[in-house]
Amino acid sequence: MRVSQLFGKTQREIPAEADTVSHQLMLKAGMIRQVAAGVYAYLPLAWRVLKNIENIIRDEMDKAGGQEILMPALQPLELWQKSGRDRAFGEGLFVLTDRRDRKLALGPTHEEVVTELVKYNVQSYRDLPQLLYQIQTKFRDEPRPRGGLIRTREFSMLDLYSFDADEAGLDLSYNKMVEAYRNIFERCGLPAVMVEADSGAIGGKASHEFMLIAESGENEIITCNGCTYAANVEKAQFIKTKVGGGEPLPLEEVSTPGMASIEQVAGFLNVPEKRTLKAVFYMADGQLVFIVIRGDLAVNEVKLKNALGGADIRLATHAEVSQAGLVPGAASPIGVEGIKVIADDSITSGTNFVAGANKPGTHLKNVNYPRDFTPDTVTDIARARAGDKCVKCGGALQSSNGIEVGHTFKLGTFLSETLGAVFVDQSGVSRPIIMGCYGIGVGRLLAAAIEQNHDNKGIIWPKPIAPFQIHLCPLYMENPQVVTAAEKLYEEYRSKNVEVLLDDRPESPGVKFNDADLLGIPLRITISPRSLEKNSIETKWRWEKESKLQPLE
RNA sequence: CGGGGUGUAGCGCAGUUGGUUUAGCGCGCAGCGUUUGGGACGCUGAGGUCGGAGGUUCAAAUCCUCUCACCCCGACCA
Repeated sequence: MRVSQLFGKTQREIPAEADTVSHQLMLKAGMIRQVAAGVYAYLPLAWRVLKNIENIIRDEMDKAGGQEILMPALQPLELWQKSGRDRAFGEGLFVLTDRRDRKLALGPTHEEVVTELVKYNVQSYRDLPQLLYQIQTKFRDEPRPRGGLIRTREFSMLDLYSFDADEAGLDLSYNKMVEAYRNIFERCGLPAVMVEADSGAIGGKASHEFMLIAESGENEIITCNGCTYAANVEKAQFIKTKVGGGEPLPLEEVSTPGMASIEQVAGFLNVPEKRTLKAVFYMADGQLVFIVIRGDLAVNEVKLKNALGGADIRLATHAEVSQAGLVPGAASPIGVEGIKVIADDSITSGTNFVAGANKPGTHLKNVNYPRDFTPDTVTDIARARAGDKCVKCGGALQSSNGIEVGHTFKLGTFLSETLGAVFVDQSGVSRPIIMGCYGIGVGRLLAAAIEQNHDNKGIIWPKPIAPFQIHLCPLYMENPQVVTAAEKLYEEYRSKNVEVLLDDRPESPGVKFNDADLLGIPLRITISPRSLEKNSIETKWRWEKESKLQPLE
């Protein structure tokens, strides 16, 4: 390709709206163009990279035994109502009405369609297992698209679905996919970290996310510096160290005038925060819920949501708390009636805690579980933080940001049961098919690749996904020898099917070098009168500082 | 949806207390010339329904009302 003809120009100034590095660089390099919020057009440079990524994905999916199919983006809403997931997706589902007044959804994912598909093509255990995949455009009406290609409303995704006869088969399929994903990210030059993930409202036994560590990542991930434990903070567990407290003593009321926060109360009574119990209030599907957690810990809303069976939750307002007859700032789990109480299991990590007395300016000492109060549920709803102890090895946990580029999920039989995708096993019994689903965001992967591979000059493409392998930079185009040499090299590489970009513009060296650095093609070859005198050209890898003189022929 | 912000040429911006404004500047774009090893310079030129609709006024980019789009911070996800 010749730069003079390449569709898409490099910009010197970038639109003010871009603040993510990958977004800025893609706009500057003329790779993408925004058409609407979270909707992008991909210009040749971006499209070439996307195709490279897709081909790596296809190759690995095929190697793992997957079969490629293509399902429609347009899906009857009925199908979503049948599975009940129209509610789970809610506003995120793009719904439209056709001329016959039928409702259709633009597919945000394809579990329903693929399950229907399998239902009519699988009857016997002999038809299993199956690994079906596609690379296809998904539509999700995200509440807030952001970060360029990091989070869009229309995006290309690899989605593979596994269908097995038993758990052992699912495990096998799952492991194949995990392996394939590892290969994909490695081949793309991206060190992805596999972390345990929350499996969400649908349930299921296991879920993992593949994360790229990046400042701009939207997810917090917790890793252990002593072992391989890694989890999304939504899921991350940690050891709740014992805080002691001795034999349970009788309850004692103490005056704590004006002390509302844990910090204030602990300071006032001169007890460590971890020896207090904190009350937090949430509204879950419109109902007030009383949360009790050790004072030094924070509530993990995802864990809480799961403990509440997937309810919609938000923090309750002071007014809502007062209305329920509780005293914000001094609320007590003791004697609460008619309100659901969920406690973090940290309440069992010690004795004689300080807690609210449900009287203004008053707290209680020596509060003990289960002597003084009995929550409806006691489970882990605490948020792991850097410095906490690892559940696997006791080592120190660390926190970092990650971009989620892949996600694997043991779905189980939820969908096959509701949609009636069953098979007959060896003993002639009808059973639901056991499913798994696996996704990789292709555009996001492209953006993440840039997030991880750039410098202040521009992109530094990993070779396997680079839009071109070689960038020819002839300097002083008015010199016919330069042009001849450049054209010759260009033709040579083309005849060998090497992807080569020729900067045939009559631009100054500075412009060409800067554009070359911006576009980030791995190998730059400079052709100039200076080096031609020595019958040589200059080569430079994008990630290296100095160029090398290389003899021609 | 809650909070904050922005819409003026392909991009970055100024102009916004109504009136020399024929709406400017820089980059980019076209032509000519001089240059050129890390985003050169001069001259000439093209490019705008000032997001949209309605209103106030002798006069609106500028004031009022409504509306649309986009960005950023929070709840969701590949």
